Amino acid sequence: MARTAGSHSDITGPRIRDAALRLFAREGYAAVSMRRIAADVGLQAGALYNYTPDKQTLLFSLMEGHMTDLLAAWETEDKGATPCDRLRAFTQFHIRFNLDRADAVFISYMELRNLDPANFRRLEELRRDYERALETILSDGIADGSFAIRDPKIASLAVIAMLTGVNTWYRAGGRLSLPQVQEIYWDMVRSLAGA
Amino acid sequence: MARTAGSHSDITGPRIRDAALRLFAREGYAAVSMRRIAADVGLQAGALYNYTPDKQTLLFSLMEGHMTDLLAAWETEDKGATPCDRLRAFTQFHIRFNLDRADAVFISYMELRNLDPANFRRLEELRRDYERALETILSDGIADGSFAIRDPKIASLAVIAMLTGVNTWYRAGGRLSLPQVQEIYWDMVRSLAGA
DNA sequence: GTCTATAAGGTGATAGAC
DNA sequence: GTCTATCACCTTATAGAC
Repeated sequence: MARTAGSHSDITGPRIRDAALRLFAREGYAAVSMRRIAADVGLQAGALYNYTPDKQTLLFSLMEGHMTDLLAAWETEDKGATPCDRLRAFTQFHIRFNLDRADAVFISYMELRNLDPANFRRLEELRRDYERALETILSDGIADGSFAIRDPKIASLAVIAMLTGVNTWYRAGGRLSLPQVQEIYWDMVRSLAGA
Repeated sequence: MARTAGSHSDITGPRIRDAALRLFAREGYAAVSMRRIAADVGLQAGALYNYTPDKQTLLFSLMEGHMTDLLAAWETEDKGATPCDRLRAFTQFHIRFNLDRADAVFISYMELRNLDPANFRRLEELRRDYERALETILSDGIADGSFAIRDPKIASLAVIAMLTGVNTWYRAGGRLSLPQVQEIYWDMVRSLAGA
């Protein structure tokens, strides 16, 4: 495909981000060079620096973008009337949203150690916001008697770990469809919450 | 501490492995150089090659060693009479064993993508053996009526993901002691299994 | 906005002295 | 068994031509 010099600035940026996301997820931040990302997009390495000040900022912006997307999406979908409805919505939302962005999910907790300290703190903040969203649902359900949970903070971490684990094995076209997986996990989460 | 040339061959090997384990866990396989590992042990880089043929083999042997230790340890501890007893033992074993070897656990699923294809397959095999150990307990419990689980294969993956998640937040001296954490998770696993 | 060329330094692994 | 020295190559990032 022909490329006219200087005419694609608005699509080159996203193409660089897409390539970086895929390569970082597949091989790891430290193992992927700027030359490799550039080659994937059809550029020379130097051209990348028109779009990011450095490699670290590219990584961080991918991770931060994923987490803010996640938080915004859940805020939009959190519409249940009862704690039980909301927990069900959270379970199904988390599975679907994370499967749709497997590369970003993978990076967002595999590459934490490659972040500068300030960037790391920012990402931990966003992660905790998300955990707190679930914890609040669980606490509300304990308060109104719909859940039997001993420690809602630990339970929120346990549920998120369990749900995120789907990404490690689920493949479209496998034994179970996405709705079946969502249903099986909702069964388990409901039991775990004593609902 | 003084080091006499040629007199410590039997302790240098383990020291190299310890340093590599810690550095790989903290900064990632790709980000850690052989020079850095050598410096941590007080050697020059070339000396490492008396103990490993290459960097890849060093990584793999750390990961394989961890998984075979895990399988052997569970085989020794799997002594419960009923599925419910065995599930409780598994829950508490997994939490304790993994917390005791946080670096090895971290590496063993963060660095999978840095393994050669043959090494990757070998490690997946070991991981599946462990998952199957739990799945068998769950299936036995379904068969004798002590558990109410829809899909024992999925449930085994969910439980392992949930339990391994403890490693991401638990710190000795924090709000909860290890026995408290084990008790809280056993509560959740028991509910999830419908026991 | 992209290119080529380059700076300054790090990489895994090996050879041969001791 | 460890050292020093080295090979061949890769790394991030920048400068300046176009």
